[in-house]
Amino acid sequence: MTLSDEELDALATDFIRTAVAEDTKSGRFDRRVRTRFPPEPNGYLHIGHAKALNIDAGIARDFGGKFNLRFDDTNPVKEEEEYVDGIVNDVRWLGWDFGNEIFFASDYFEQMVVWAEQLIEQGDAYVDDLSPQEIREYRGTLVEPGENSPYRDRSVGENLDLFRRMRAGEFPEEACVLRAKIDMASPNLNMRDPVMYRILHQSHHRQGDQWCIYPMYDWAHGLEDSIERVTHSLCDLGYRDHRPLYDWFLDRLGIYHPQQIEFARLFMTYTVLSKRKLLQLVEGEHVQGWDDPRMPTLTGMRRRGYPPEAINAFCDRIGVSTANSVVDVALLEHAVREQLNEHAQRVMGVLDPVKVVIDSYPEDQVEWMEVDNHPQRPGLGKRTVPFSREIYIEREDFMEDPPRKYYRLAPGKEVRLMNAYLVQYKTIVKDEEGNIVEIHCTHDPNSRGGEAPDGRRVRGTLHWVSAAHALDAEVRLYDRLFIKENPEEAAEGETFLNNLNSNSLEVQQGCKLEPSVAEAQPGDCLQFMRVGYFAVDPDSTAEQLLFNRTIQLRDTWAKIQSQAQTPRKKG
RNA sequence: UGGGGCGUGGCCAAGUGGUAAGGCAACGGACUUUGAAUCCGUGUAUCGCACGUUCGAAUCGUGCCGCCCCAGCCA
Repeated sequence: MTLSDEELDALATDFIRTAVAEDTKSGRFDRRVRTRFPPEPNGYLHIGHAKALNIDAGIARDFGGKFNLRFDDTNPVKEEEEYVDGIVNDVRWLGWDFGNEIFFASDYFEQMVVWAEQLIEQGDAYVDDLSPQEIREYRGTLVEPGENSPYRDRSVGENLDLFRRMRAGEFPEEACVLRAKIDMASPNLNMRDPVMYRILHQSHHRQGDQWCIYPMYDWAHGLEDSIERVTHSLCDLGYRDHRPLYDWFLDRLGIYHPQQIEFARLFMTYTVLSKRKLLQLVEGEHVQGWDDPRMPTLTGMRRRGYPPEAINAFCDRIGVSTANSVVDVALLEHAVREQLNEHAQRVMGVLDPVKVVIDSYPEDQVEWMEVDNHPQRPGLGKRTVPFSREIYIEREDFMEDPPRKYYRLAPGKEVRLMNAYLVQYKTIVKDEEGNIVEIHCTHDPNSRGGEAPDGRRVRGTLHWVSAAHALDAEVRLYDRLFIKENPEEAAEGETFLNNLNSNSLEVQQGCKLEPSVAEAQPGDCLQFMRVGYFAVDPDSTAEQLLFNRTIQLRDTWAKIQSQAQTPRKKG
């Protein structure tokens, strides 16, 4: 697929795409586009990675190019197979096409050594015997230049011999390293003779014990990109200062040279996105694992019920720039609601049930009401829902002494039971503690389906579930994990862990769901009308239904009420 | 005090010399068998600040201020 210059111009929607379009038009890379996503398999992917993926893979897709999924597995001490599988799974879930070929940096180790020897022969690299501590001291500081290592001027022959012996396993860890010979006085610390290889007597998750020297990121990354003929190597702003080094290695080697371009990482309100902190949440058991629905990990969001389309739509909307910014989590939630509103089937479920007895309704009668699966999308079909004399409604849908503008059930009021009947309040029954046990109503038999026979206006419409047919379920209600917009903002001596929301998980037992819900499969996300979206948990069974609240519906009534309690200040 | 990057309404973000897109949020209203969705409407944005160049600057120049990143044998 070859794009015309006009088509390329149309794709130049942000600074990276503009650069890619220009390079393609100029023929710099033979009008070819190839990107890559290079995670290190040392943790699970999170929403920030979804942004990177959206840029990397999205550009390849839009420019008719190719996209490589490549594991940057150059550090055996931190990496595990478990993470490889998890990451592949997440990338697939988001829907990105990586051609079903998975690349591994470790597959290039042999070629990297050949190139390292080339650099040694050119006098561009040397084996340094300084200890880690000494290397740090020789490096200088931000404002002082570094000093040359006393081993910097070894002969090519000696360097080659030493490097080969490093590889052969003759030295213990930390005995020596291979370094690039650049400039110890460079104002860019990355250029002060960076380490290329360190000795690690560790077995690698894919290479086993074949290696005892492992390449450092700066040395390895450009080579990986070069081998894969990547055209544009996109990474986060943190690597901006590394680009001169990326270019230096490729130039010295005289090999195919991709273009590195950096963009800002994603930050979001009420969430933390650093691997270290996410790991702390898991290991400190502040959440129940990487896939806890409160986690910003892709596996967590999947369990929560967030559709992958929503995550990608979110990434499309936040844009790409080089400014550090904090995106409002409400934007993500908006994308989730938008997707779910369009696609989620509607059902009725009562989270906090209170029984309603319709005195006027025949005792043993059951009517199966025909109901739309999605009122705005008739194409999604219909189902039947049983109605009977005793039903459950939401406890908060009845008030003995309601405030103004409350148009749910209350003394003297008539409401509509969605798709069933109009009912009128009669009386209530309380237990000794004063809790409402039953609400008694009468129905208008001429209102079957919920239509008022005389056209009278009935404002309130409630969801309900027939008591005799109700399915019991446990529903987990999730709220944001942190109470502060910026979780890092902690008092003296405190950390982000002090900003954890102690009410981020509320388990609700004894919820009552309409029987059709039994057919839902793990992962399915349904709208419980008037309440929110709920996803079937992977642990859910026919005996114990388990739902995770994905997200609430917008709740204008709740907003009105909270405003009534705390009036907004007027200036 | 070194180097790199960034500063456009509450939050993102277009715009690259011709007189400030769009989305989210917020706030009104219409409609409504989801107080949802949908629809309509609402913002005097000192374009970080100050000088300067120009007929004209968010866009160019100079100076200043603020924020972020870099001193791993991590990526």
